[in-house]
Amino acid sequence: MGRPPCCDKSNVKRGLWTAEEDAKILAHVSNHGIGNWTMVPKKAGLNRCGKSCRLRWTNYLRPDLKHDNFTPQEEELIINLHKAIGSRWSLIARELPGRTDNDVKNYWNTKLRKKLSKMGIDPVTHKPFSQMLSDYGNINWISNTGNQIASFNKNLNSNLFSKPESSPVLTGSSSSNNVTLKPPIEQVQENSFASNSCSWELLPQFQVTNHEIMQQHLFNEVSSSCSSSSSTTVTQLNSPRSYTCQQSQPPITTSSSCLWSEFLISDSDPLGYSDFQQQQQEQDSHGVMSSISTQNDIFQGKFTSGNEDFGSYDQRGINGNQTNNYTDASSSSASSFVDGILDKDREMRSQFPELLYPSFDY
DNA sequence: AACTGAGCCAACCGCCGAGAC
DNA sequence: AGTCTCGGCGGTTGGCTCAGT
Repeated sequence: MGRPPCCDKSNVKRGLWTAEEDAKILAHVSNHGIGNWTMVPKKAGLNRCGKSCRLRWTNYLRPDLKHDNFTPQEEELIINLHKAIGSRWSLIARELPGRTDNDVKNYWNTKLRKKLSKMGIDPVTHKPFSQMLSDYGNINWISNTGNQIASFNKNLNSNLFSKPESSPVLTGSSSSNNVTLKPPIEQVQENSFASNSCSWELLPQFQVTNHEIMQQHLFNEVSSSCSSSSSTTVTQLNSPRSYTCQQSQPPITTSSSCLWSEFLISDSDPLGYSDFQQQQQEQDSHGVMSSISTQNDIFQGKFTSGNEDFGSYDQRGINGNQTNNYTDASSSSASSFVDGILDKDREMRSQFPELLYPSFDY
């Protein structure tokens, strides 16, 4: 019946590791490589749980780890990624070579969260506290208007949580490349706000929902449209823990296939602030972005900026180091899944400056 | 010098999906 | 088919350090 237990939990050492124990793990890994952690304590002569050994290795002993302070660039990337994908520390850490999810998580909890709070920005929603209060005021208003909130919820559900075939968010053929994303905000305007002037006051609250739904949509669509969507990463992204607005949706299939997880672990310049800022400036100078069409590109694993197509991806890390073997030789100008999210976020802001909450320089 | 509280971070906890048995 | 472990994940905690009193 099942496997035998990996270790006697009550009889193993716990707590801080000694230099001698570290040396044993290092010696074992150098001789036998990584794998089968349950056997490591026995083979290495350690009175530790295998899981504990694995954690010690991955969080501290790995030779590729950086133990110095986080750079401002890393800091900014963490903030932006947290804003885009929330507390997916392992995903964020993959964009920061030499950093572990534990490092990033600790740095966030001890430094960045406080830093944002001091700047008047809510570290959870990345919105200014002033707007949080404003939203709170609107929510109070909503709670006092039972009929209108019922109507609002009904419209919201029918507009945003319907099946993709009838979804107002995604219009057109869901099985072709002609899928067109309509900004949800626009849909709601058409379907419910247009005939109800009072409903505009619901916008701030809707924007919060909208932001979450857009993230959820992105992950659902990208993961479901990729040929290899069975990875743990995808599962984690769609896990019910992650979002409060979970709705089961049949996957939308597109004609393109991709390994979307490649975007997460690859990035020629994940920071890419020079390029990123340059692109942003170009976007600004070109006026409104083609948000509607490019949203679809995200779903297909393609990111465009103006006429520039980031359809293929380099695989180097933050320092230009090769971080994995997923190399696309056709790569000319690189981007990543995470960068794509950030791009789209900024595009949305530039297209709907008066509707979406403002962006902040951290 | 002794105490206290904050900051920090390594390690643990508990959950989950995948897969072994 | 059911039970269990493994590996991975995010959340939490224990204990160390250090500045302030």
